[in-house]
Amino acid sequence: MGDVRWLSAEEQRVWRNYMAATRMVESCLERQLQRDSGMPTTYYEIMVSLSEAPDRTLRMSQLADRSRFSRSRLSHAVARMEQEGWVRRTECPSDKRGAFAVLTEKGFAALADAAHGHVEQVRTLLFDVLSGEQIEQLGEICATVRKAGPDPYGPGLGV
Amino acid sequence: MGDVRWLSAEEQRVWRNYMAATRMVESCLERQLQRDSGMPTTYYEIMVSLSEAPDRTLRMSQLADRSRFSRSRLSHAVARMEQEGWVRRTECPSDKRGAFAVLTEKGFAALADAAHGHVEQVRTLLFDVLSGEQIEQLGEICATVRKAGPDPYGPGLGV
DNA sequence: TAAAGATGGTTGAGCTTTCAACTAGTAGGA
DNA sequence: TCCTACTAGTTGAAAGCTCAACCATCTTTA
Repeated sequence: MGDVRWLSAEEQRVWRNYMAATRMVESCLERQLQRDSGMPTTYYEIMVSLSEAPDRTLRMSQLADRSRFSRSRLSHAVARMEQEGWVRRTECPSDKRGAFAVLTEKGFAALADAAHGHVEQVRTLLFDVLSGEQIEQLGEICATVRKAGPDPYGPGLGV
Repeated sequence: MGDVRWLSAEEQRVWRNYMAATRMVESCLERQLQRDSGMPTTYYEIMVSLSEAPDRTLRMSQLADRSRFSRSRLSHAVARMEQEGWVRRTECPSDKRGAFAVLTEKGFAALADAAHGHVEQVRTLLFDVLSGEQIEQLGEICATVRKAGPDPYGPGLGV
């Protein structure tokens, strides 16, 4: 642990604003979704992934990769969502270890319903307050950070 | 129903990059800190706030405001940190409902030790991959988003 | 073809977070 | 004074996440 490259005053200012802003956005979204639709953002994102897949169906492992969740986390979440009737599991005929997760009609309806408030919140918190130029800059910055990061940044994320 | 302002394709692209990037940064930091120093980022931030306060001491409510945690969350966290010997609670003489949280020597040492790897990680994930211009842009963007957010988050206390 | 290893997915324990309820102390009147 | 309303902080239960261990199945290889 030799010489540490500490943050400059300016970097520190940026970093604290970054933390405050991203946490604020995240927690507002979480709160809104939980309050208005009774689901955590986790479940929302899982259902978004499923809704975009052919037949609204994905293998558990693919679903884990797309949503960037650990397999364990996904497994727990899907179990819970199954109780709500939003998702259903089916066996995979070609690989008997495998399992499909399928978005039910009820799940799709819950997602469609939740989407309204969620998107509105995203707009209110982010897109409405930034200029077009800033939005473009933010997209570029995030793409860069994302690409530079460790490839599968979580455990159990095969790809 | 029909009057939802959905995201444009371009906005959607930015949003997904934003989510992926911020999640990646957050989860990498969490993992690194937990692995190398045996503490969640939550505790790290609480200790940072305390370390910057006079006498390394703050009222619970002030500490909650600065770290933007709910009182409940802070209360649980401090209880846990007390077990580790990182923090100690003392009574407030002027208001008998109140409580002070004090960062112990052991806590300060743990924080100082953890800081090395943490800062290095922040650099690696964010500052090293962005240009000076981008860093400036990011700071501006985050400050804007932060200020525009709902009250308890907006005007940050921790600078 | 049998053993060894890799993969898909689940499970349970332990920890953190949230939410609502609760205790105890303070402040402002009438 | 007493009554009400408010604030500081804690608590317990329920839920989610992480980690490591685990079973079952598939694949490789000798």
